[in-house]
Amino acid sequence: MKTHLTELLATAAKTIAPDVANLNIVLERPKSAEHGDFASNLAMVLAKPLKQNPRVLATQIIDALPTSDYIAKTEIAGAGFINFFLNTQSKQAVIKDILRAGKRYGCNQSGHDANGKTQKVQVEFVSANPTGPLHVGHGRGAAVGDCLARLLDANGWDVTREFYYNDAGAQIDNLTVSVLARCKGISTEHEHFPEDGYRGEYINDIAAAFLTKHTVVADDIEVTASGDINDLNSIRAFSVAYLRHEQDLDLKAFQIQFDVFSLESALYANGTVEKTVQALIKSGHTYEQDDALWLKTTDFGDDKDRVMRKTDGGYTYFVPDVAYHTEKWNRGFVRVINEQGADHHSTITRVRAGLQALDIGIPQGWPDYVLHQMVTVMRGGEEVKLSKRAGSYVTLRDLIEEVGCDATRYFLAARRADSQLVFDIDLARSQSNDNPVYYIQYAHARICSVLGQWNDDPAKLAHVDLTPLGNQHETALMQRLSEFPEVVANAAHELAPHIIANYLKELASDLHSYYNEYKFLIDDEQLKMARLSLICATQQVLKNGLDLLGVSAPKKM
RNA sequence: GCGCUCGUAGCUCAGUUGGAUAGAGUGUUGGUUUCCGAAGCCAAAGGUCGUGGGUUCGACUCCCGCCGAGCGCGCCA
Repeated sequence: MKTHLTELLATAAKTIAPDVANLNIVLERPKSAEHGDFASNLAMVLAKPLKQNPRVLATQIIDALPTSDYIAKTEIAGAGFINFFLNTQSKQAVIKDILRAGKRYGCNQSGHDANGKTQKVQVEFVSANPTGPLHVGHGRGAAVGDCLARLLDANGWDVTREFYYNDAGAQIDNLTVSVLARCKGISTEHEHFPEDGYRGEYINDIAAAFLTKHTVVADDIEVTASGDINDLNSIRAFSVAYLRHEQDLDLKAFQIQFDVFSLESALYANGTVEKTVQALIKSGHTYEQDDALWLKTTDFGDDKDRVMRKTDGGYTYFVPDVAYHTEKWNRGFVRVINEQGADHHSTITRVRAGLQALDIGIPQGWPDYVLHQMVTVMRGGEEVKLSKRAGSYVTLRDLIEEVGCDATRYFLAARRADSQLVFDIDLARSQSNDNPVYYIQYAHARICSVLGQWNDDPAKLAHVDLTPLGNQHETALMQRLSEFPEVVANAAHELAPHIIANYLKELASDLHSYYNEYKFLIDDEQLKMARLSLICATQQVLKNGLDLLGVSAPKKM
């Protein structure tokens, strides 16, 4: 419908102003129903180049509009807006569209290339180091990242969900000595406990499991502890595997699945890191100074150059990151989206600089980043500090157990990623009935209940006469339903899952208002079927939207 | 000090490439069920969109200064 109206306006513009090129025709959905179903500011945009009064121009544009079966009337309003009012028949058409498309309603193919083939996109998210269980911040990344993946899938992309483990750095050494200390029975307060060691309770659990020679399985690896506290390699391998297993359980509880787990250690083992370093040296963007190797990231917009190889011979963390992204590119991802905490934002410039220095055809600004701000957790009116090292720790699994998976996912995905989020555990638990996610699910359950009582074949609803629909609530609901495809496209374009959450709240509100105002199971057979058809379509869109958030759509609550 | 993100109702937050009277939820107040689910609906009240300039037909939105919050600024990850 939107493209149809745009074409009409383009035709009119060509008649009125043949000399104005590159005209960007904007159609918006007015906030108020008085202003029609669509509005355009075309006359105001043309006013300047044509040096004419916008309202006069609006009249000329309307006169030049080709006739259309979908438009009931057009009006000029305000400073020169052209408002379009659709006839009821074209508004009703959305119901049949939805019932025909089913769970595909709202999807599009913007992820396809010029030849209509799907393109590969990777969403990397969570990517927590295996040094502790996942906490609320990881949960935000998990909720947002998974929704992004679902959105891109709905927009026609071939999506790979990927989790990257930093299992080869100083933090792993730290984990190893922390577990070792616990194996020796050194308490976290004792002066011989590693100064920056991990002090969480879970370190104790790992130590105990190590000493009793447990076996853990995580992803594709299986490790049996040697139980020998002089065997640092065994402690390291066992600790990492143990925590990877714990994180797997966290993700499972959050109902998130990954397609690929990548390991930093593998990039060293298979020579990718070394190959990348050699390629960077060859590129001419490196130099030796103070016994270290530097990358001239200032050539690519950084504010100072960065060390690649330290004086002790080891590489700094962004070197394997560059190697990893080179590998992503070589795997054919024309698009990569990294979802991570905003505290890592300084890596963006360095990784992109490294990729540009390699000069292997990677476009500037690749990969994309979505950064989420900190999550502050409140309990009992006080902030809970999320320090792995201090040991006071709100884990994602605790949160899911208290609040529920659906509500946790909704809460963490329903806000703009780049604004700070306050997660009040007491509020989420004590007032869980006021949680917006239940409001949306309730709308879905209500429809299920009505259709259940109707107790007939829903397939009949796809071909009923819709002409009886037209009251204020029905019109608003139909309009909202017709917006869904635009919302899905926009949310993907903006990489902003919260747009879906907000839309669903409004759709649920429309449904609840309608539900309270009118009855559906009535004697008037024609009207009844039309209304059931409308709420059946609403049920479908609620379900599709909740699916995009990874939230369930229960039939009963 | 420099960089990034942000500042909208008492609180938590939306606000679609600059558009018409800035919206929800929650909280407060008052209504609403012989009727498909009241986890609902309806209404009232609540605002100098941090602040001061600028750009233009028009600014919560774009630009600059200032104030305030978070994060980053390491040969840690």
